[in-house]
Amino acid sequence: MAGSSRLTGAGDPEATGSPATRRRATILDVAAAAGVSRQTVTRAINDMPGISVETKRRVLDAASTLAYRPSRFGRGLVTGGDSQLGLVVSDLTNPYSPELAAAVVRRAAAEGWSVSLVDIGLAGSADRLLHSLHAQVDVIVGYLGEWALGWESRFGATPLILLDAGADSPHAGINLNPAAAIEDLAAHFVAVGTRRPVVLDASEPHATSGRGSAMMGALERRGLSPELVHASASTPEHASAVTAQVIRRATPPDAIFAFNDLMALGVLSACRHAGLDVPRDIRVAGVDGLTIGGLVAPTLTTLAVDFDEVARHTLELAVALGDRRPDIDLHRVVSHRLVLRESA
Amino acid sequence: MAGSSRLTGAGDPEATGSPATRRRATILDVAAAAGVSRQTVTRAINDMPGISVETKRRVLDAASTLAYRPSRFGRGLVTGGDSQLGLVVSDLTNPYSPELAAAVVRRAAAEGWSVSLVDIGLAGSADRLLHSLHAQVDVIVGYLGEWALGWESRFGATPLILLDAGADSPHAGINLNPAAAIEDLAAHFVAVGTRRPVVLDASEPHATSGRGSAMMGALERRGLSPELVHASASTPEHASAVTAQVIRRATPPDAIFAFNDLMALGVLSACRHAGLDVPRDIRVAGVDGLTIGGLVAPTLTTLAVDFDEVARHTLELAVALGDRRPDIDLHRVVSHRLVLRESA
DNA sequence: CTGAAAGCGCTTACAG
DNA sequence: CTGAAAGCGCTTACAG
Repeated sequence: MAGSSRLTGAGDPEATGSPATRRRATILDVAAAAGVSRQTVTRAINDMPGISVETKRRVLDAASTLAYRPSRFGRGLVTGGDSQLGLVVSDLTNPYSPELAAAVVRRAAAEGWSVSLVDIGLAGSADRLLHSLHAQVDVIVGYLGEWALGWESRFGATPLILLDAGADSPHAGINLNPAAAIEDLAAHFVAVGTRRPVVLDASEPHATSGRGSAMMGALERRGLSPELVHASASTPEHASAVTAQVIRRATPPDAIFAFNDLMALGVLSACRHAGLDVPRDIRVAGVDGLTIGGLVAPTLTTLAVDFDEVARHTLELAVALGDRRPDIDLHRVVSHRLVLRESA
Repeated sequence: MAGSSRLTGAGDPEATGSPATRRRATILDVAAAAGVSRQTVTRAINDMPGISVETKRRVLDAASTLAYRPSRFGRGLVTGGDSQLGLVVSDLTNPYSPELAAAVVRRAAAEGWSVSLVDIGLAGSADRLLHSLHAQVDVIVGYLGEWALGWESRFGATPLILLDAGADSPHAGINLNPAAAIEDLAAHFVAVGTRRPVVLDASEPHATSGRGSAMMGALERRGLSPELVHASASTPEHASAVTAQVIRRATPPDAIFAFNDLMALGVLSACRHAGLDVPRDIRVAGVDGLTIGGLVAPTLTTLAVDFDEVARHTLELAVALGDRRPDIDLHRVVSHRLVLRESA
C-alpha cells in the first residue's frame, strides 16, 4: 500500500482493505464511456425514439459496465416524480395493521402512488421516523396518536390524514363508526336468548372505550344488565386471563363481546381450555373483521371494518391534499358491519 | 367566468369550477414573500444556526402562508437522501407477508432506511409496479418469482435480493432451510408414538414441495410409512377439505404435517368439525411460525422462520449492494426452528 | 440521428 | 447575520 494515493489519514478504517465504496456513476460518466452526449444516454436508458440501434447498444453496454442507475432525485426534479404516501401504523404485529396496509397498498398501486410503511410503535424512535418519513412522502396517513399534536409547527405543511382520531380533529381524517353494527349485534344477542352478557373492554386508563359503552347501552336498552370488565392490557393473553376468571363463576356469562378480534381470540382460547363449547355454552364476538377470524374454529362473529372503503377514502383525500385542493369533505366516516359467523 | 384569464380551451374540464391545482411553492417563492434570499429560507426551514430569531419567524410565517414544502428531489439531489428499500411480497393478505414486512420495517428503521411496500400479486399490474418501484428505491428485496427472470436486461443495475429463490440463483438471496427442523419434528412424531402420519402438501403442479418430500423422507427413515396428499390449492379452505376426506377413513391418520401454518389452521378447523380432539386423536403441525399459531386453540406446533434473522440479512445485503460493495457473501441461509405447542 | 443550452429545487461552501 | 455563486443529476425543448 505504500505510495498508493489516499485521501484519508493512516488511521482511517475506510482507507484499508477491499474495494472501497466507489462514487456512483452518473449520466455523464456513461456518456463519456460511450463517447456520446448525455441526452443520447437519456434516450437509450429511457427507451426513447431518435437514436440508432447501434448507438443505443453502445450506450447500454457502457451503462451496464459502470452499473449506472439514474438518480431518482435528478430524474424526479425534472419529471415531478411519482406520488408517495406514508402509512403510519402503531403496531405491525397486530394483524389489524397489515390488513389495513394491504388495502391501502392495493388502492395506492391502482392510483399510481407508492406507499412507504412505518411502524411508529417502535421503541423510542417515533420522532426520528416521522421526521425522515415527512421528508420522503407527499402525504402522511395513519394512526399517529399523540404524535399528531403540534403537527403544524413540527412538520410544516405536510398533509396529514388521521385514522380514527375523532370527528373533532383539526386534521383531515377517516373515522370508524361501529354504532349501527353494535345495535345489530345487541339485537342478535337478544334474539338468540342471551341473558348474561359481558362486555370485555380494552385497558384504556380509567375509562371505557366508545364501543364498550355503546354496547353496554345497546344491551341495556334491550332490557339486559350487561357486565363491564376490563383487561389489564389489550392483548389476547390478558383477554384470556379475564375470561378464565369470569367463566369460573357460579353463574357465568352466556355471551362475551370483546374489544377487538385479537382479544376475542383470547376469549375463545380460554373457553376451550375451560371445556366450554362456543357458541352452545357461550357466545363470543369481536371487532375489526380480521381475516383470521374466518380461519379459526369456531369462526369468529365480528363487527368488520371495510378496509377497502377506508383505503378508498385515504387515496381520495391524499390526492386532493397532495394537489393542494382541499375543497372536498375532509372528514369521512366508515361504518362497521356485523358479520355473523359460528361463534355467535 | 367571462373575461377571466384562462390558459386552456373552453371545453377543458380543468378550467371549470373550484380553486384549481396551484403550482407548488418553491424556496424562491418563500424568499420573495419574506423579502430574504433563498439560503436564509434554508436556514429557517432546516433549523440551522446563523439566522436572527426575527428573520426566522418572518420566513416561517411566509412558508406557512404559502404552504411551502421542500421538494424531496431538490433536497435529495444535494444531500444524497435517505436509502430506500423496496419490499416485494406476493400476497399481503397471507399473514406470512406482514410478519416478514414487520421485521424488515423494524430493522430498516434501525438502519435509517425507508421501506416501500409492494404487493406483486395484484392483478396484472406486476410489471408496472416493478417499473415504478425500481425508479424509486435503491435496492429491491422480496419474493419476485418469475419476475426475477431477465432482471438485468429490464431493470439494469438495480440490486436485487431474492427471498427463498434457491441457492443456485444468480442474484443475491436469502434462502430458508427447513431440513433440520423437519428432522426434529419427525423425531418428535416418532417419540410420541405416531403411527399413520400424513403429509399435506401444497398444490405445486405435478410436483412435491421440498419440505413435503423432506418430511416424507424423514418419516420413512424412521420406519414409518407416511402418506402424501395434495391440496388442490394452498389455502386453509382446501386444506380443510382434504383433511375432512382423510379423517373420514376407516383408519384415519394420527398426525398431519401441513405445508404451512395457514393450511394447518384449515386442518385444525376440519378436525374440530369432525369432533376430533387435537392433539389427543390427531396431531397437527405447520410451517412458518406465524404469530396467529400461538393465538388459536389449540396452539399450533410449527417450524418457525426467524423473521428477524431474515430481516438482518436483508439489511446487511441491502447496505452492501447499495454501496456497490459486493465483497460479501451474497447467499445467506436461515434455518427453521421447531416450536412445539399444543397441537403436536 | 445527435448534441449544446437551460432549468427543475434545493444545499453547501464562501464572501461579505 | 445575510446573500451571490456553484453545482447536485437528470430531462425537455430546441438547433443542427
